[in-house]
Amino acid sequence: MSIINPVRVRFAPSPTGYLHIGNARTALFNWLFARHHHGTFILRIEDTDVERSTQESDQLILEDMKWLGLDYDEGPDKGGAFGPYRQSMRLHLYREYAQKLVDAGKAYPCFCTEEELEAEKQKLLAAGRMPVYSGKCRNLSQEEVERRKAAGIPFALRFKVDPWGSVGFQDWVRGEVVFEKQYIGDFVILRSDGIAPYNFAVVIDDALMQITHVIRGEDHISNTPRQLLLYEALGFQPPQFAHLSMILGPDHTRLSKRHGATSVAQYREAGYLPDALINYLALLGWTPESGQEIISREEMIRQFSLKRVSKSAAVFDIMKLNWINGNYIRNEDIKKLTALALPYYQRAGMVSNQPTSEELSKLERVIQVTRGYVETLSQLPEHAWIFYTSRLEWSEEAKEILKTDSARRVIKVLQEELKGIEEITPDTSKNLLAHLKAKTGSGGKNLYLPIRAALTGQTHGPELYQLMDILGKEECLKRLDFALQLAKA
RNA sequence: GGUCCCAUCGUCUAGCGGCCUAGGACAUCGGCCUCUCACGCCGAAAACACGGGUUCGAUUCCCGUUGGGACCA
Repeated sequence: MSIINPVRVRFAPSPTGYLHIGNARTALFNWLFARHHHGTFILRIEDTDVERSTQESDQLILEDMKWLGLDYDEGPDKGGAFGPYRQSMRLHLYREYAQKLVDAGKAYPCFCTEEELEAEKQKLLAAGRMPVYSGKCRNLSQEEVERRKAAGIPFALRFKVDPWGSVGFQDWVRGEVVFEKQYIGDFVILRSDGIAPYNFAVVIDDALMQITHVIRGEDHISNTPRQLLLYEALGFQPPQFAHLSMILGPDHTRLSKRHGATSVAQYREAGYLPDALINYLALLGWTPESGQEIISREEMIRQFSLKRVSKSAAVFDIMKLNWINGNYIRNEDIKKLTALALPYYQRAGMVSNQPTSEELSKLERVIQVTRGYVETLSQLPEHAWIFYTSRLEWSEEAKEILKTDSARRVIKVLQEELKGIEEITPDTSKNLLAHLKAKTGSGGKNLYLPIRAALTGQTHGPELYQLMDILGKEECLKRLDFALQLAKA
């Protein structure tokens, strides 16, 4: 198979809730494919299910797409030459094309009631057969049809599928896939309420929007033969298909709410960086030829190929996502990271809602020295309190350390030295610490641990010279003073 | 139940008949670095579901079994 040019692909979510992580991956693969081939990426909202579709969800999806950085070239809030991009605004098109099929003798009205159909289905299911429509209304005479219509009996429109032969297609990730037509049966293309079912609406939309490649979840694979039949009946050129495997939870069932966070919004809340989430999602079912695990968008686009997409379902592994996210946190540009992390500090009350430039520059340094400890942005403030609190929490270990004479001497000498310098900078504090060794006669553990304990009340934490630099001269002296008092008691 | 899809370390995967004593990554365990924690670095343990073929030779191709998943206006 070769790529049709120019490539036009779409992501078509239903606005029935938040953007699911699985859908996000589908969107990502479409986006990568489009960008790799310099094609067009389209967002289409499939909101024909009036019962479950909501405007809020519609909005949420647009926001999530934006946050993920999956920019589309055509879409509901973007416009384009093939709109409208919400199915609810395209209902007339479905009716028009359904009627065309009726006129061509390829579809017919069906008056069967839901109860009748359900009973029929249960009977077949009980007999261990595929629940295929019997075709009861297929051979109704013209007179009978007219009579029933005149009587006001509601009817759906069904597409004729002859039971012989098979429909197959070349799937980009699965290879050849074939379905027997006898198991398909005449299916509905327009319901009695005038709504087009999924299978019909997608075909009309994809055909009219000139979609060249349909990249979607594996759950749609059994819909594909019906759609192919429709393309043929309508005289449209069918697109090529690629069915992505499912994302599973740890128990190997489809990823759902009971497995924990499943929406993009939840991951955003929890402090994952969009780049990290994208990176992880890409690796879930695709491997770059280079084998890189941490890979930039540009590099992903450059290397993306449907041929390297995995056929088998993948278990969502939060541990690996965490590792990737931690990686991005450690390597992200500090200015950008600070902006991204700011809300978490504000919520923790460490930074004001209208931060001053001093606050921001301090925060930047705080993040710089603590980013190595965390895997998500939300964990960041937990490591920052020693820089913001006015009353340290002392661990027993730290108290213990200050009880020795040598420790107290170290603190006193440090105090004297500190008073002698103008202000603390990374350089001065580094120098100061170096000189301390000669001045106190202590070194290593006996030198640094007491200082750490005195300044933070803890035995673990970031590099001392950075610590002192961020705290500043006044705060350091205050804390040393307090530590000495504590040591005496 | 029927149809369709899938099957390599716990997890994500590389592998497209000999390069495989099966490679990488996460997680796990051990060590190094270091005032400490974290980061980082080094190392260890860990898999081709099973049974038949095809072939000089199968993780790789075919069939079956088993297991898992998806779909069933």
